[in-house]
Amino acid sequence: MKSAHKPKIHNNTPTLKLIKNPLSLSLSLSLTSHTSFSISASSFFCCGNCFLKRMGKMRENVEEGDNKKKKRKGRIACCEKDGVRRGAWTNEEDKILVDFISLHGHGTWRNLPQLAGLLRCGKSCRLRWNNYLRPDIKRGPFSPDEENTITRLQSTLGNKWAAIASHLPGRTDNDIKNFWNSHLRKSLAHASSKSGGDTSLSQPCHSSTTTTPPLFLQTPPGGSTTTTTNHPGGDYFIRLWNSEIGESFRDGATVLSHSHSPASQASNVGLLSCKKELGDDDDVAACYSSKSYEELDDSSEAMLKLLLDFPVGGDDMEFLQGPVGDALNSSHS
DNA sequence: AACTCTTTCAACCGCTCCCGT
DNA sequence: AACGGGAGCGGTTGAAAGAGT
Repeated sequence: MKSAHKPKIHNNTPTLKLIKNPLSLSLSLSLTSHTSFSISASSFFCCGNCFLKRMGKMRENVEEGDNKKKKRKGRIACCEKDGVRRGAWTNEEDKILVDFISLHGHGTWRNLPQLAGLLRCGKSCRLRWNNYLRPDIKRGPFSPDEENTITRLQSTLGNKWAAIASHLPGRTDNDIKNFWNSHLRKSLAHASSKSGGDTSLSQPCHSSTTTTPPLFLQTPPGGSTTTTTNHPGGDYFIRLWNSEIGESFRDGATVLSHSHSPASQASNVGLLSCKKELGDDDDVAACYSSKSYEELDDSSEAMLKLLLDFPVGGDDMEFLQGPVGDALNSSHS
């Protein structure tokens, strides 16, 4: 029985707010007077390179699909072994785990099930303990303060649930992730359907077949932009990238590439992840300079082609050669 | 009351990171 | 430096319960 509090959102008239400044771009979604969420552009893709890398990864996953499952070799996953229980934990199992850890600590999770006499894999035990049985876990609904903290941290850190959880004592990354996903999905789906669009949020990139008009943006005094969404269906990455939001983001990335102030460094969270991923200064420069992607055909069909043509496993920077690379060089020099 | 739809969240999967050898 | 194994993380799934009709 799940007795957890299930908040309902009534009379929600969601608004999307584009908050632009020279160093960052975020998308704030307001549901009610006290419920709002914001997404930084960097939480989707920190730059053009990462965007395309993500697209390439998605294509890879689509292509491999079932073959990957069939091809699996090597060690059997711990949870797939015979005699290992899966699914919901019983009270007896919980008690065994709690008793064992209180007496001995968890030690090596892999060995714990045998030592404790549980027919579970170590991974399952760790998850059960960390997400549910730990004595310091805080249960119940999220307070407005916690909501604000999550919103703020998510906008700067992206989906780093563990990092966000470290700022919220007693809350687990899983709880925060679930909270965020359920609310955000609801919000975006509602915003999309309200504007006559597709409510699917998990469609693969290549399923988008419509041309994409930009999100309609009005600019009130003060630099913020408030609007309801006005976009048809399709993939959110593509839509965002093609929209004025994406354009603003790309402009923002260009500004960042020429800014060396402490303030700009502090706001470069998303770009840091890019640097980490690429691990090379030149590549980071490429990462910063995404403006050249504006040359791409502004249609989902072009995006589909890009997705299908994107190299996987080879030199990820190949596509920067030619006109794109030229644009990069000129903007970087 | 019975059925369907919606929502939540515990649990699993697959991947990456880190550390020891 | 290369490799293997364990731990941790983020994305996703699906069961269960509530809400709506």
